[in-house]
Amino acid sequence: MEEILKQLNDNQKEAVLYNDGPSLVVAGAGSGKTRVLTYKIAALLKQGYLPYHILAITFTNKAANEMKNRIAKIVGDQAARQLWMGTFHSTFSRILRIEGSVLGFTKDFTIYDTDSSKSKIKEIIKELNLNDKDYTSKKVLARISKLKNDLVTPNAYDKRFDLQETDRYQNIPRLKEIYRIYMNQCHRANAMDFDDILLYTNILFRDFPDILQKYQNQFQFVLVDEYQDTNFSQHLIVKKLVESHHKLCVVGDDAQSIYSFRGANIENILRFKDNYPEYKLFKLEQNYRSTPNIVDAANSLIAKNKGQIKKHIFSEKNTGSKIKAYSSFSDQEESNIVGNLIKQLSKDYEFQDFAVLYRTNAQSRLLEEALRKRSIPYKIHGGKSFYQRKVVKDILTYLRLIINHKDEDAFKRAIKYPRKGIGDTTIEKINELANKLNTPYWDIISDPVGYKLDLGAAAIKKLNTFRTQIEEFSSIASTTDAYSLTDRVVKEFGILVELGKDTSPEGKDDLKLAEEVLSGIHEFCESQREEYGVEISTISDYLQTISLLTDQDTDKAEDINKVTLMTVHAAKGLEFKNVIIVGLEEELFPSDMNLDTDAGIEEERRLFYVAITRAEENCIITYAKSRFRNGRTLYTSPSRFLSDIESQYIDLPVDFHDRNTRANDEFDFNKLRNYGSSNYGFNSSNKPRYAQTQQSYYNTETRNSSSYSPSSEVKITTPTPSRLKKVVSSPTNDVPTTSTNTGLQVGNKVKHERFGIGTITGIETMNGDYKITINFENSGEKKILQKYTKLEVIS
DNA sequence: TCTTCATAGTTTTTT
DNA sequence: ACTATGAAGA
Repeated sequence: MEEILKQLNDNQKEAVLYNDGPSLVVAGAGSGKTRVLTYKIAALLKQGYLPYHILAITFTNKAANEMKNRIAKIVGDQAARQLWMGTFHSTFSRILRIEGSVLGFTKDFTIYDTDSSKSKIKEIIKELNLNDKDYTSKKVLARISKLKNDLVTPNAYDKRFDLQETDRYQNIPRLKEIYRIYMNQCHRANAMDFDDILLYTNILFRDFPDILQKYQNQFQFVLVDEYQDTNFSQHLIVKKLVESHHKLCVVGDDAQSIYSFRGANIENILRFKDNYPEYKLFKLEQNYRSTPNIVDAANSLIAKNKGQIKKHIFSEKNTGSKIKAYSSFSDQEESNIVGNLIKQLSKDYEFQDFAVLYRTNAQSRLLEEALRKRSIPYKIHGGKSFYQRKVVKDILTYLRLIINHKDEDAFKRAIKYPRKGIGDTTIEKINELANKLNTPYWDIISDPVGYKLDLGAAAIKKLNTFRTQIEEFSSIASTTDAYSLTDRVVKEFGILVELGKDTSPEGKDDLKLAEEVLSGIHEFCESQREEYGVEISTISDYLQTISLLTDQDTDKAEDINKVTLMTVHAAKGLEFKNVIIVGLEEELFPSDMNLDTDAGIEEERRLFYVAITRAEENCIITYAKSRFRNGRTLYTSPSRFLSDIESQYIDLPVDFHDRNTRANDEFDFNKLRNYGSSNYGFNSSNKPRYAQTQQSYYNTETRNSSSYSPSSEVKITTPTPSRLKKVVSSPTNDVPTTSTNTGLQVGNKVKHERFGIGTITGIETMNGDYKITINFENSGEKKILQKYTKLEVIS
């Protein structure tokens, strides 16, 4: 313990050692927050707290795992493994699986992702014959999400005339009905959406005091990271858990609150003392990450926001260079500038030292292109994750249905693919009856006669076959390991055959993807056995683990030493030596969705603050004067945030203060866009101003937080539906796959896409496949089936 | 019932 | 530019 404390500065030390009551640790960017949390937990363990009496809530699963590993190094694997550590969603879904029966859920309830929720909502809107112009599924889901996060249940909504007024004003007066039907149908399907996990936890704790007490006794100390990004629902869960002892430590930075669109309430941190008057406040103000210039630039920016916790973030490193801003004619030129800058700087840095940050995922396209052209390896993060890909979903759908027959979303998907001769008409009839009787689909098709299901004999027969098949799998699901069960599923339901039919390149990709699912499940089973000694991991175990995984949580070995491309939101908590922030334009950053309120602008400014403070050594900012968006070229002007940074910390482009920097119609920018990277064939005859630009580079809400009475704010934030991602690596770094069984020998050094480099220590045959034992440098020994695994032979 | 072709609307950020 | 929907044909 002594050694640990030596590694901390005085403020950090105090924060670590104070454990007698509630504390708020205001941790500026780069101030060693994770270190404090880690050591604090270690200190608690040394002070006699048992590991399973400590609950630590992190923002991502990845953060939880990293922290667990760090703690394991101090206190040992055994203790670290017993800690309760995870995101709000993973922690409380775990509890809901245990306790949910009192609320009418089984332990195998499904967690609907945003896509499933949206299609459910869409259906309801259709059934109610509402016009889908006003009632877009996105808008409605956003509204329902907000209500849930404010703990306004459908019953509560009935009494909230202020909220109803708001919705009338938004042209969605019948939200009331949609909300009620949606919740009812999810419940009927034994399913919860993301917000339900928190809402039902609150209901559980409110209506079942004995259960609440059980967990109050269990969690003798609670820690919450990124507290500035908690919403009302989360805040209240924590409040109830620590009600009797107030042994609570929250860590956060009000300047980095960037998730209000998800219901996060900055007030939770600003008004911590209202709920915990005896709290102690600790401030971590020394930044160990960035140069003083970057820290001061960020400080001067964030000073333009009102209502913050006072703090003076400082750095004692060497001053460092100024932030550099570059302007460009077009978004395309911007990408090329970024590519050239990285190329140039990469003489002194590794590729992994770079991150390119943008406001919206849509901006990644051109950047990818520019990097690819220059053979710069990159990884892109954000967009559609592995588990959202169609093929993956199709397979997982069957698993969902097998463990949860009531999952109506899975039922519909599974019955549609592969085709079974059961069409929309049949499903519609089942749906109608299910709604009329408020009975799950599965009950109805299990007894079509009893429920008077009006279908022909052929349809009933087909339904029966399908049902029996699923039920056969269900009966063995709890005793069969996930890998062999899924293997049978893809074969017996004809998924493999169906995928095999498509011989186009995309079709082949799909087949590969299906194999990746299998290999992923196999790895899951193996790792469960090795890490936890689990003999058989079931599909239920598997689904529970992946349902709350994001692509942030998975690190691939093949992704080392690449430039990172991601949104600013996704970059939260990360750091890079060189950070390039692109698209600093009005209506993009700040986003046009957030322009109309001061609160919106302030959140965008915090977002920019987060972006800048990711940088350790160099921070570069770019903006374009024209940008292709929504199928049109827009003329844009530089972001107001550029003027928020005091001039001594930033080099703005020479044309920045020109009167009319906004591009105008005198010039055809569409032509320019197509000229490529090198010289644009552009002679500065008619527009010297622009030539100069080129030269500059080429020459070198208030809420009552003590009760269920949420805000009545009018603005609706609309979260994005689904993200689009290609699981892409740049061509230069693609790992070739070895597809044949030949060529592997004991002693070979191989590279595995997830576990990295290892040596083969054994090969045995198994069911016509090869089971290879590999001792991985970083992840230890694993047994891997070759058929489903990409192995690259190194030596 | 299923496939295909054309058209329209669409893009903030994510557990 | 891309996907989701709708109509028409197989």
